[in-house]
Amino acid sequence: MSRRKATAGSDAETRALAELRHLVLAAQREGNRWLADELRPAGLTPSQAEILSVLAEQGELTLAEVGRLIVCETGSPSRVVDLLVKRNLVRREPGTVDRRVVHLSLTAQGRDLMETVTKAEHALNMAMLQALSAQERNTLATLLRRVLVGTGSGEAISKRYGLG
Amino acid sequence: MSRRKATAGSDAETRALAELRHLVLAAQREGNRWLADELRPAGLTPSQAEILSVLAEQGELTLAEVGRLIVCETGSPSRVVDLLVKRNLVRREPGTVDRRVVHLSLTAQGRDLMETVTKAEHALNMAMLQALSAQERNTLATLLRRVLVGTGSGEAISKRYGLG
DNA sequence: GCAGTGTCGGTGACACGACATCAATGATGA
DNA sequence: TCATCATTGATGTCGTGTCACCGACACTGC
Repeated sequence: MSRRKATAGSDAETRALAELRHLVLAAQREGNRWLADELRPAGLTPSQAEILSVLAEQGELTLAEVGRLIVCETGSPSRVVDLLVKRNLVRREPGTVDRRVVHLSLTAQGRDLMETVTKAEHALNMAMLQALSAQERNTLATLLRRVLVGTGSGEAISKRYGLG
Repeated sequence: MSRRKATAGSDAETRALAELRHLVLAAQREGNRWLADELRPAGLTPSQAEILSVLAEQGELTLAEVGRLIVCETGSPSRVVDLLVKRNLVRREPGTVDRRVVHLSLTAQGRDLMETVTKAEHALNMAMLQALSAQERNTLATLLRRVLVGTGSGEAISKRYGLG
């Protein structure tokens, strides 16, 4: 047929693309639910665990830096951090040299929780390990990376995992 | 090392799995933002468009049926539908034979909007068409389907697209 | 110094997503 | 028939994601 590079597409093609969109959506939702289940006993949500994770990895960060590292949230994650501060898991101290910024770091209590967080992520990892071989996981990652080229989230991920 | 099949995994492996989780998350977020941008002029959100889509595809459905077909939302999407009814895009009539159920269908106004919805989905499709070849898209779909085996979302998708 | 520009963090508004609970109704079986 | 159980849909609550907006502050060039 006279199908060209990036034009409309047949009905079947549209359908396949819609399925693909839904598959991505579904994978995210299922993963999030799984993670939420694992984290619930610790009183944490996936988003909160994300924040704790980057702080555990990178040490002290400003709010904007955290916002750029985590995939979630376009703006700055002020409110999620608020909850963590209230629960004494994260310390927030105003910057002295640049007085706009806020420096975030884990408290001792927050560091203690990291073990639980790691264990929860492990549960999700197991599911993926069982479903896909190492090579398939690599293929999946490569394709998704390709889809995300040129997006902010893509940048965030390659900054966090790339060339690592 | 005495590393076995589906046990803990090395540090590098854990890192790779975390990246994979984030890639899925990022793909979903970026897609959703893209779709939201396209739908905003029409005053629709991606979730709302989802509901309109299934109703356009399948005709009249009950709330529970819609809930099972769409990937989103674990319970029943009462509230999203509420908004659509208020905006006169969806008709909601109580069931007569089973008086618990509620029958949903598109209004003429809702059907008119479908063109816009289709066009918005198209925009997202284009992005995927440009990033991946047909074969790569197929691979991606296959792998994601595998990850979703045994999950509710997986069921929903194969019910909607499977054996089609 | 100073005006214009951009960045940082916070907040209000709105809609979702997930969970728990509830009343109404239907289905089942003693 | 009647008690029990399951399903449907609605609702309250909480946290999140997104956008728009704001004030505070830093930086740049003049």
